[in-house]
Amino acid sequence: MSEAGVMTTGYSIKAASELTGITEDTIRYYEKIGLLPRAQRKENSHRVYTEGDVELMKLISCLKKTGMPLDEMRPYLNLSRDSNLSEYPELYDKIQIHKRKILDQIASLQQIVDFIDTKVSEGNFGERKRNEDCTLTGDVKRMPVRNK
Amino acid sequence: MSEAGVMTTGYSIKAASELTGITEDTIRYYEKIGLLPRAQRKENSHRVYTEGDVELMKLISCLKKTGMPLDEMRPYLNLSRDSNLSEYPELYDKIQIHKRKILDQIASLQQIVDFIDTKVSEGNFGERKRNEDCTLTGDVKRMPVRNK
DNA sequence: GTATAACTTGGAGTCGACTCCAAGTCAAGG
DNA sequence: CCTTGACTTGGAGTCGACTCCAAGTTATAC
Repeated sequence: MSEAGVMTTGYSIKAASELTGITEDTIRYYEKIGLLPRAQRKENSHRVYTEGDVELMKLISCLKKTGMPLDEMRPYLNLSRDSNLSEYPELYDKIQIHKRKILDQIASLQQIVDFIDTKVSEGNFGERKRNEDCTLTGDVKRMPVRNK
Repeated sequence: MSEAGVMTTGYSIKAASELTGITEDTIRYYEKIGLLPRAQRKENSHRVYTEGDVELMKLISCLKKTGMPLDEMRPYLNLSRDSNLSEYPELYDKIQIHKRKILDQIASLQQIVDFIDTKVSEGNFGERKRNEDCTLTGDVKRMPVRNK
Protein backbone atom coordinates (compact mmCIF):
# COMPACT_ATOMS: atom_id res chain seq x y z
CA MET A 1 0.00 0.00 0.00
CA SER A 2 1.19 3.47 -0.81
CA GLU A 3 -1.04 5.89 1.11
CA ALA A 4 -2.64 5.46 4.52
CA GLY A 5 -5.23 2.72 4.30
CA VAL A 6 -5.69 2.86 0.53
CA MET A 7 -5.63 -0.69 -0.83
CA THR A 8 -8.39 -0.86 -3.41
CA THR A 9 -10.58 -2.26 -0.65
CA GLY A 10 -11.42 1.27 0.43
CA TYR A 11 -10.26 3.99 2.79
CA SER A 12 -9.54 3.68 6.48
CA ILE A 13 -10.98 6.30 8.78
CA LYS A 14 -7.56 7.89 8.93
CA ALA A 15 -7.32 8.06 5.16
CA ALA A 16 -10.82 9.49 4.94
CA SER A 17 -9.90 12.04 7.55
CA GLU A 18 -6.85 13.08 5.58
CA LEU A 19 -8.79 13.31 2.35
CA THR A 20 -11.60 15.37 3.79
CA GLY A 21 -9.92 17.38 6.48
CA ILE A 22 -12.48 16.14 8.97
CA THR A 23 -10.96 14.63 12.10
CA GLU A 24 -11.46 10.94 12.84
CA ASP A 25 -13.36 11.81 15.98
CA THR A 26 -15.68 14.03 14.03
CA ILE A 27 -16.29 11.39 11.38
CA ARG A 28 -17.26 8.95 14.12
CA TYR A 29 -19.42 11.65 15.66
CA TYR A 30 -21.21 12.19 12.34
CA GLU A 31 -21.87 8.49 12.16
CA LYS A 32 -23.06 8.49 15.76
CA ILE A 33 -25.64 11.20 15.09
CA GLY A 34 -26.67 9.55 11.85
CA LEU A 35 -25.36 12.24 9.55
CA LEU A 36 -23.23 9.64 7.84
CA PRO A 37 -24.61 6.11 7.34
CA ARG A 38 -23.06 3.41 9.47
CA ALA A 39 -19.81 2.59 7.70
CA GLN A 40 -18.97 -0.87 6.46
CA ARG A 41 -16.65 -2.75 8.80
CA LYS A 42 -13.84 -5.14 8.04
CA GLU A 43 -13.52 -8.46 9.87
CA ASN A 44 -11.70 -6.61 12.61
CA SER A 45 -14.59 -4.15 12.79
CA HIS A 46 -12.55 -1.26 11.44
CA ARG A 47 -14.51 1.17 9.32
CA VAL A 48 -13.99 1.11 5.54
CA TYR A 49 -15.01 4.00 3.36
CA THR A 50 -15.69 4.08 -0.34
CA GLU A 51 -14.94 6.91 -2.71
CA GLY A 52 -18.61 7.82 -2.44
CA ASP A 53 -18.46 7.99 1.35
CA VAL A 54 -15.53 10.35 1.11
CA GLU A 55 -17.40 12.54 -1.33
CA LEU A 56 -20.34 12.58 1.06
CA MET A 57 -18.03 13.82 3.80
CA LYS A 58 -16.70 16.51 1.51
CA LEU A 59 -20.25 17.54 0.79
CA ILE A 60 -20.89 17.82 4.51
CA SER A 61 -17.96 20.11 5.10
CA CYS A 62 -19.01 22.05 2.05
CA LEU A 63 -22.49 22.64 3.37
CA LYS A 64 -21.19 23.29 6.84
CA LYS A 65 -19.11 26.08 5.47
CA THR A 66 -22.19 27.80 4.16
CA GLY A 67 -23.55 27.92 7.67
CA MET A 68 -25.98 25.04 7.36
CA PRO A 69 -26.52 23.27 10.69
CA LEU A 70 -25.84 19.53 10.68
CA ASP A 71 -29.49 18.73 11.27
CA GLU A 72 -30.56 20.55 8.16
CA MET A 73 -28.14 18.64 5.99
CA ARG A 74 -29.78 15.27 6.53
CA PRO A 75 -32.31 15.47 3.70
CA TYR A 76 -29.66 16.49 1.18
CA LEU A 77 -27.31 13.74 2.25
CA ASN A 78 -29.96 11.05 2.19
CA LEU A 79 -30.87 11.94 -1.34
CA SER A 80 -27.25 12.28 -2.38
CA ARG A 81 -26.08 10.51 -5.51
CA ASP A 82 -29.08 8.32 -6.19
CA SER A 83 -32.28 9.98 -7.20
CA ASN A 84 -33.10 13.20 -8.97
CA LEU A 85 -33.50 16.41 -7.01
CA SER A 86 -36.40 17.54 -9.15
CA GLU A 87 -38.41 14.60 -7.81
CA TYR A 88 -38.44 16.26 -4.41
CA PRO A 89 -39.96 19.69 -4.95
CA GLU A 90 -39.93 20.40 -1.23
CA LEU A 91 -36.23 19.76 -0.99
CA TYR A 92 -35.64 21.66 -4.17
CA ASP A 93 -37.37 24.65 -2.61
CA LYS A 94 -35.32 24.29 0.53
CA ILE A 95 -32.09 24.38 -1.34
CA GLN A 96 -33.21 27.38 -3.33
CA ILE A 97 -33.98 29.09 -0.05
CA HIS A 98 -30.58 28.14 1.25
CA LYS A 99 -29.00 29.49 -1.89
CA ARG A 100 -30.83 32.74 -1.33
CA LYS A 101 -29.39 32.91 2.18
CA ILE A 102 -25.92 32.36 0.86
CA LEU A 103 -26.34 35.12 -1.69
CA ASP A 104 -27.54 37.41 1.09
CA GLN A 105 -24.54 36.40 3.14
CA ILE A 106 -22.31 37.28 0.23
CA ALA A 107 -23.93 40.66 -0.19
CA SER A 108 -23.59 41.42 3.49
CA LEU A 109 -20.01 40.30 3.70
CA GLN A 110 -19.31 42.56 0.77
CA GLN A 111 -20.89 45.41 2.70
CA ILE A 112 -18.61 44.75 5.61
CA VAL A 113 -15.57 44.69 3.41
CA ASP A 114 -16.63 48.06 2.03
CA PHE A 115 -17.18 49.26 5.57
CA ILE A 116 -13.71 48.18 6.57
CA ASP A 117 -12.19 49.87 3.56
CA THR A 118 -13.99 53.12 4.26
CA LYS A 119 -13.31 53.17 7.95
CA VAL A 120 -9.74 52.13 7.60
CA SER A 121 -9.02 54.82 5.07
CA GLU A 122 -10.88 57.37 7.17
CA GLY A 123 -8.87 56.34 10.18
CA ASN A 124 -11.44 55.65 12.86
CA PHE A 125 -13.27 52.41 12.99
CA GLY A 126 -16.30 52.90 15.17
CA GLU A 127 -17.72 55.88 13.33
CA ARG A 128 -21.41 56.35 13.45
CA LYS A 129 -22.64 58.72 10.75
CA ARG A 130 -24.35 56.30 8.40
CA ASN A 131 -23.14 52.88 9.37
CA GLU A 132 -25.83 51.34 7.21
CA ASP A 133 -26.61 48.66 9.74
CA CYS A 134 -24.79 46.12 7.54
CA THR A 135 -28.02 44.28 6.96
CA LEU A 136 -26.88 40.76 7.32
CA THR A 137 -29.43 38.00 7.30
CA GLY A 138 -27.80 34.82 8.36
CA ASP A 139 -26.41 35.12 11.87
CA VAL A 140 -23.42 33.24 10.68
CA LYS A 141 -20.83 32.60 13.29
CA ARG A 142 -17.59 30.94 13.93
CA MET A 143 -17.49 28.07 16.37
CA PRO A 144 -15.01 26.65 18.84
CA VAL A 145 -13.46 24.31 16.29
CA ARG A 146 -9.90 24.42 17.50
CA ASN A 147 -9.23 21.42 15.22
CA LYS A 148 -5.71 20.57 16.36
CA MET B 1 -41.73 60.30 25.30
CA SER B 2 -42.67 58.82 21.95
CA GLU B 3 -40.65 55.63 21.63
CA ALA B 4 -39.65 53.12 24.28
CA GLY B 5 -37.21 54.77 26.66
CA VAL B 6 -36.20 57.58 24.33
CA MET B 7 -36.24 60.81 26.30
CA THR B 8 -33.15 62.74 25.26
CA THR B 9 -31.49 61.30 28.36
CA GLY B 10 -30.62 58.18 26.34
CA TYR B 11 -31.96 54.75 25.50
CA SER B 12 -33.27 52.12 27.86
CA ILE B 13 -32.00 48.60 27.42
CA LYS B 14 -35.29 47.76 25.77
CA ALA B 15 -34.93 50.61 23.30
CA ALA B 16 -31.35 49.62 22.57
CA SER B 17 -32.48 46.07 22.01
CA GLU B 18 -35.11 47.20 19.57
CA LEU B 19 -32.69 49.44 17.72
CA THR B 20 -29.99 46.81 17.40
CA GLY B 21 -31.92 43.59 17.20
CA ILE B 22 -29.84 42.22 20.07
CA THR B 23 -31.93 40.84 22.92
CA GLU B 24 -31.81 42.51 26.33
CA ASP B 25 -30.34 39.36 27.82
CA THR B 26 -27.62 39.32 25.24
CA ILE B 27 -26.81 42.97 25.79
CA ARG B 28 -26.43 42.26 29.52
CA TYR B 29 -24.35 39.23 28.63
CA TYR B 30 -22.06 41.33 26.48
CA GLU B 31 -21.62 43.72 29.36
CA LYS B 32 -21.00 40.81 31.71
CA ILE B 33 -18.18 39.47 29.57
CA GLY B 34 -16.79 42.95 29.07
CA LEU B 35 -17.52 43.19 25.39
CA LEU B 36 -19.56 46.29 26.09
CA PRO B 37 -18.36 48.76 28.72
CA ARG B 38 -20.40 48.90 31.90
CA ALA B 39 -23.39 51.03 30.97
CA GLN B 40 -24.26 54.22 32.80
CA ARG B 41 -27.02 53.75 35.34
CA LYS B 42 -29.83 56.04 36.33
CA GLU B 43 -30.61 56.70 40.00
CA ASN B 44 -32.73 53.56 39.93
CA SER B 45 -29.73 51.66 38.54
CA HIS B 46 -31.38 51.10 35.18
CA ARG B 47 -28.96 51.06 32.28
CA VAL B 48 -28.89 54.08 29.97
CA TYR B 49 -27.37 53.92 26.54
CA THR B 50 -26.14 56.71 24.34
CA GLU B 51 -26.31 56.88 20.58
CA GLY B 52 -22.68 55.83 20.58
CA ASP B 53 -23.38 52.78 22.71
CA VAL B 54 -26.07 51.73 20.29
CA GLU B 55 -23.68 52.12 17.38
CA LEU B 56 -21.17 50.01 19.22
CA MET B 57 -23.76 47.28 19.57
CA LYS B 58 -24.52 47.49 15.89
CA LEU B 59 -20.86 47.15 15.17
CA ILE B 60 -20.77 44.03 17.30
CA SER B 61 -23.58 42.38 15.42
CA CYS B 62 -21.94 43.49 12.21
CA LEU B 63 -18.67 41.82 13.09
CA LYS B 64 -20.42 38.80 14.49
CA LYS B 65 -22.07 38.31 11.15
CA THR B 66 -18.72 38.04 9.48
CA GLY B 67 -17.92 35.10 11.71
CA MET B 68 -15.67 36.94 14.14
CA PRO B 69 -15.76 35.38 17.63
CA LEU B 70 -16.70 37.75 20.44
CA ASP B 71 -13.25 37.54 21.96
CA GLU B 72 -11.58 38.75 18.82
CA MET B 73 -13.76 41.81 18.66
CA ARG B 74 -12.48 43.35 21.86
CA PRO B 75 -9.55 45.26 20.36
CA TYR B 76 -11.70 46.81 17.65
CA LEU B 77 -14.38 47.82 20.10
CA ASN B 78 -11.95 49.34 22.56
CA LEU B 79 -10.46 51.48 19.88
CA SER B 80 -13.83 52.31 18.42
CA ARG B 81 -14.73 55.95 17.79
CA ASP B 82 -11.80 57.63 19.52
CA SER B 83 -8.38 57.15 18.05
CA ASN B 84 -7.06 56.49 14.62
CA LEU B 85 -6.68 52.96 13.35
CA SER B 86 -3.42 53.72 11.63
CA GLU B 87 -1.88 54.36 15.04
CA TYR B 88 -2.22 50.66 15.78
CA PRO B 89 -0.37 48.86 13.00
CA GLU B 90 -0.91 45.49 14.71
CA LEU B 91 -4.66 45.98 14.78
CA TYR B 92 -4.60 47.33 11.27
CA ASP B 93 -2.93 44.12 10.15
CA LYS B 94 -5.45 42.05 12.02
CA ILE B 95 -8.35 43.70 10.34
CA GLN B 96 -6.73 43.32 6.97
CA ILE B 97 -6.35 39.63 7.71
CA HIS B 98 -9.96 39.46 8.74
CA LYS B 99 -10.93 41.20 5.54
CA ARG B 100 -8.98 38.60 3.60
CA LYS B 101 -10.91 35.88 5.38
CA ILE B 102 -14.18 37.51 4.48
CA LEU B 103 -13.16 37.76 0.85
CA ASP B 104 -12.24 34.09 0.90
CA GLN B 105 -15.59 33.34 2.47
CA ILE B 106 -17.28 35.23 -0.31
CA ALA B 107 -15.36 33.35 -2.97
CA SER B 108 -16.19 30.03 -1.40
CA LEU B 109 -19.84 30.82 -0.91
CA GLN B 110 -19.92 31.77 -4.56
CA GLN B 111 -18.44 28.38 -5.40
CA ILE B 112 -21.16 26.67 -3.46
CA VAL B 113 -23.84 28.66 -5.20
CA ASP B 114 -22.34 27.57 -8.50
CA PHE B 115 -22.24 24.02 -7.21
CA ILE B 116 -25.89 24.18 -6.30
CA ASP B 117 -26.80 25.59 -9.67
CA THR B 118 -24.91 22.89 -11.52
CA LYS B 119 -26.11 20.01 -9.43
CA VAL B 120 -29.66 21.20 -9.36
CA SER B 121 -29.83 21.54 -13.10
CA GLU B 122 -28.11 18.20 -13.54
CA GLY B 123 -30.60 16.60 -11.21
CA ASN B 124 -28.54 14.76 -8.65
CA PHE B 125 -26.99 16.52 -5.75
CA GLY B 126 -24.27 14.29 -4.38
CA GLU B 127 -22.36 13.84 -7.62
CA ARG B 128 -18.68 13.29 -7.38
CA LYS B 129 -16.89 13.92 -10.70
CA ARG B 130 -15.08 17.15 -9.95
CA ASN B 131 -16.64 18.50 -6.82
CA GLU B 132 -13.78 20.94 -6.47
CA ASP B 133 -13.57 20.53 -2.72
CA CYS B 134 -15.27 23.92 -2.31
CA THR B 135 -12.16 25.31 -0.74
CA LEU B 136 -13.60 27.28 2.08
CA THR B 137 -11.33 28.81 4.63
CA GLY B 138 -13.36 30.05 7.47
CA ASP B 139 -15.29 27.23 9.09
CA VAL B 140 -18.18 29.56 9.38
CA LYS B 141 -21.23 28.10 10.99
CA ARG B 142 -24.64 28.87 12.20
CA MET B 143 -25.31 28.73 15.90
CA PRO B 144 -28.23 27.87 18.18
CA VAL B 145 -29.47 31.46 18.26
CA ARG B 146 -33.16 30.74 18.41
CA ASN B 147 -33.64 34.40 19.39
CA LYS B 148 -37.20 34.45 20.73
C1' DG C 1 5.92 -13.27 23.30
C1' DT C 2 5.66 -8.59 23.98
C1' DA C 3 5.38 -4.07 22.47
C1' DT C 4 3.51 -0.83 19.13
C1' DA C 5 0.13 1.04 16.32
C1' DA C 6 -4.33 1.48 14.44
C1' DC C 7 -8.35 1.00 15.27
C1' DT C 8 -13.00 0.01 18.14
C1' DT C 9 -16.79 1.51 21.78
C1' DG C 10 -19.52 4.33 25.08
C1' DG C 11 -19.62 8.07 27.49
C1' DA C 12 -18.01 12.31 29.68
C1' DG C 13 -16.22 16.90 29.17
C1' DT C 14 -15.51 21.41 26.78
C1' DC C 15 -16.47 25.55 24.49
C1' DG C 16 -18.81 29.69 22.77
C1' DA C 17 -22.81 32.01 22.94
C1' DC C 18 -26.50 32.61 24.64
C1' DT C 19 -31.12 31.98 27.36
C1' DC C 20 -33.71 31.49 31.31
C1' DC C 21 -34.86 32.09 36.01
C1' DA C 22 -35.72 33.64 40.83
C1' DA C 23 -35.53 37.23 43.84
C1' DG C 24 -35.28 41.91 44.51
C1' DT C 25 -35.96 47.21 43.61
C1' DC C 26 -38.51 51.08 42.27
C1' DA C 27 -41.94 54.33 40.14
C1' DA C 28 -46.45 55.27 38.61
C1' DG C 29 -51.52 54.13 38.37
C1' DG C 30 -55.91 53.01 40.41
C1' DC D 1 -51.63 50.55 49.92
C1' DC D 2 -51.34 47.28 46.46
C1' DT D 3 -50.52 45.84 41.89
C1' DT D 4 -48.23 46.15 37.55
C1' DG D 5 -44.38 46.57 34.75
C1' DA D 6 -39.80 47.64 33.66
C1' DC D 7 -35.92 46.95 35.18
C1' DT D 8 -31.83 44.96 38.33
C1' DT D 9 -28.55 40.90 39.89
C1' DG D 10 -26.14 36.38 40.07
C1' DG D 11 -26.15 32.17 38.62
C1' DA D 12 -27.78 27.97 36.40
C1' DG D 13 -29.16 25.65 32.23
C1' DT D 14 -29.18 24.77 27.14
C1' DC D 15 -27.58 23.94 22.67
C1' DG D 16 -24.69 22.57 18.72
C1' DA D 17 -20.62 20.70 17.64
C1' DC D 18 -17.21 18.75 18.74
C1' DT D 19 -13.10 16.68 21.60
C1' DC D 20 -11.16 13.71 24.71
C1' DC D 21 -10.71 9.59 27.30
C1' DA D 22 -10.36 4.79 29.05
C1' DA D 23 -10.72 0.21 28.04
C1' DG D 24 -10.69 -3.25 24.74
C1' DT D 25 -9.35 -5.79 20.15
C1' DT D 26 -6.37 -7.14 16.53
C1' DA D 27 -2.36 -7.29 13.45
C1' DT D 28 2.17 -6.66 12.36
C1' DA D 29 7.19 -5.74 13.84
C1' DC D 30 10.88 -7.10 16.39
